[in-house]
Amino acid sequence: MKPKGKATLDDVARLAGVSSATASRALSRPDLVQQETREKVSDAVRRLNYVPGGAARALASGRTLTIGAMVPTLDHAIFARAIQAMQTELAANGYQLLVAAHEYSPEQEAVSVRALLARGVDALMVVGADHLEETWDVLGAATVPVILSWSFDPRFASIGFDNEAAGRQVAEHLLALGHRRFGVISGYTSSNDRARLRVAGVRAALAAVGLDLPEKCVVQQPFTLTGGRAGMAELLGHAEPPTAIIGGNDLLAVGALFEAQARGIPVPQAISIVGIDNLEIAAHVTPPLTTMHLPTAQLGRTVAAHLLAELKGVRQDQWTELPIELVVRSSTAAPAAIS
Amino acid sequence: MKPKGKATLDDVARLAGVSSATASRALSRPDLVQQETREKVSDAVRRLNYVPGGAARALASGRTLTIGAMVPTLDHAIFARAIQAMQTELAANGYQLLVAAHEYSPEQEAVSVRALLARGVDALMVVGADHLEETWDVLGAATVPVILSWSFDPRFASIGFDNEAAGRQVAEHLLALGHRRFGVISGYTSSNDRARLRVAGVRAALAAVGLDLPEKCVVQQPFTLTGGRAGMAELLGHAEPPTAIIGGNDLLAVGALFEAQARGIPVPQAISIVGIDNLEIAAHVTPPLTTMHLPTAQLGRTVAAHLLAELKGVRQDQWTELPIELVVRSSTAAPAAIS
DNA sequence: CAACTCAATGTAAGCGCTTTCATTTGAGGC
DNA sequence: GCCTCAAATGAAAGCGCTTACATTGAGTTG
Repeated sequence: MKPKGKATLDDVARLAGVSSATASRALSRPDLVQQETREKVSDAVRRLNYVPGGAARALASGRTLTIGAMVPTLDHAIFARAIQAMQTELAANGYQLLVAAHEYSPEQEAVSVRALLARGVDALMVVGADHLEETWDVLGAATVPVILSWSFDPRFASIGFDNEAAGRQVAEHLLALGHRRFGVISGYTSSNDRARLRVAGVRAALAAVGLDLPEKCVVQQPFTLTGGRAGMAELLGHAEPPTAIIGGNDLLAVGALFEAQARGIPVPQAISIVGIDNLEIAAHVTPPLTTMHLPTAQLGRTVAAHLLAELKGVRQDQWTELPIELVVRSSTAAPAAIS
Repeated sequence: MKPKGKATLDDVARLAGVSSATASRALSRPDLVQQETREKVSDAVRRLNYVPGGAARALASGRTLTIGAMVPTLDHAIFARAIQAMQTELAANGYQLLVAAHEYSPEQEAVSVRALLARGVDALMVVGADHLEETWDVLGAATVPVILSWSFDPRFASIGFDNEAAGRQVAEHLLALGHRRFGVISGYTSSNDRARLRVAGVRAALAAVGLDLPEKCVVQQPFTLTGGRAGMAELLGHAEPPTAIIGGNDLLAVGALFEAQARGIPVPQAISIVGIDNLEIAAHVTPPLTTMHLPTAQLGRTVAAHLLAELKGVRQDQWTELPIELVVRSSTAAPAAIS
């Protein structure tokens, strides 16, 4: 029943009374094989509990049916969701996902990208456009399609969001409401062009109306609720505290909101808060959070579709920008007249 | 510079002036090769931009340096965190993670487990103990180590939590506070033994003091804030609404909390709410949520360590239960006297 | 100095599939 | 009835590595 080592294609072929070539075809290109033969083979497969060996298959065919994804971490809803969507789309097309996370370490990223490529992937996605020279080199030398996500870079096909616009739009919303004193709680911006661009967007919007955003009004914190609270605490400590807080993402913004509430500061009456991402929680906190909606699941699906098409030989766009949109809820309002 | 096709080990060997065997050893078992030779080889590797081919390596060595993980979804903090921890641990040991998500479809799981095995993994983790017969068969026939996580099953090594105890303990906490009317907002329990066991734990605790938990007091909802709100809304609609709500996980519990607040029902004065998981948000909502702490990151690390050790030939425990702990915060209190 | 060790390297046999090319066979077409 | 052609199958050559085994030569030893 369980013949020591795993059954091989040859075993199947023997049992089915055909050549291994035919057995192979019966499995991968059934259309080339007569119905009767096909049945004999699948019968043998079942009897032997045969599972094809991916390694041999990959070696012989040059395809691994595996796609690599290099992300900062899975421990953020935003990436987890995108990867989840990507995985689903890929699985539906017979591909598997090989994931690696670098936890915001550029060096680790270089190592992992190499590992992904070495392990054999038919295509590779990386997040963002901040990478070590070394990483760019490895990506450039890759013989498989490579795609950048979340950000853009002319060197590779990119599918992402306009992070700068995200920052700009939330700032403009706040400006329109009459705010003039801003505080930004950003994630760490080193090796994170998304975070940097969002802050830049805010700066640009302020500059457009002649406002400056002093360095001390931009605090960097880990991408967590706790980070958001800490950032808020710091900004509130300023001599002239801001009337509007921009969170680099929803987690930071919600953290800021919680901190304000813990201090009895009414939002949005005393202070307005906006986020970026539109996580589920943004809609449910009190007051509901004004934020930028980024279609992250769609990003994952689009990346998968792009790669799948590319692997089929269909050349794809080099630059795909996904639409983002301001969602105005109740965490923003005009600043109190007293200020 | 870029010689048409990818460089192979033979190219490297030729350029380094050694045999391919030596080149191979220089890369995988450097200790077997003279320093000087080693340098010649790594020099050639650099010059050719050589990246070893995983497929050939896997085929020849029988190892893929890849570990598979089959999870319900990555789109829940709980799984994302565990997978993230696992990935980090594996990467540190030269392994990559091949993930598949079945989105709570048993059929999809069977397909994906097969795919993972076929793609070639050196070990495999699956979540939970609810699987199709077919899936159990495939797992049983696997020639690589298989481990169950989150739950336990005698058929395989398991690392998990006592989900029944989780439900029991939150219920006991509530009972001790004096509650007698309970409502449970569970996730879908079909194909989800974790969810089922938690509810069973609640039932057991109530039964121990002679209390019954009517079917209508257990509502099933998707694992989201929205689900929690909907579940809460339903329970509050009962003629004699519960004084204590048990969320199958923190998302559901927080959703319930938000719904209560939206209706102006004071928590915990009018109604107590508990969750299970101890997500970051549990500590930050107002009032902070009483919940069971489950060490999910530790779960991921432990699974990785177990598999890694097993692959090294070190036999591991068949049953590892990770400790869980009740974290009492402020969302629970004695029921109002009026009830 | 013959006999023996041991470290470093080379030789070559696969690993289990896919795929090209050749062969066989049966079905028309004339 | 013979020839052509297409469909189905088989034979065999790898794919690019790893690794058991063989070889070499320098260092030890008695």
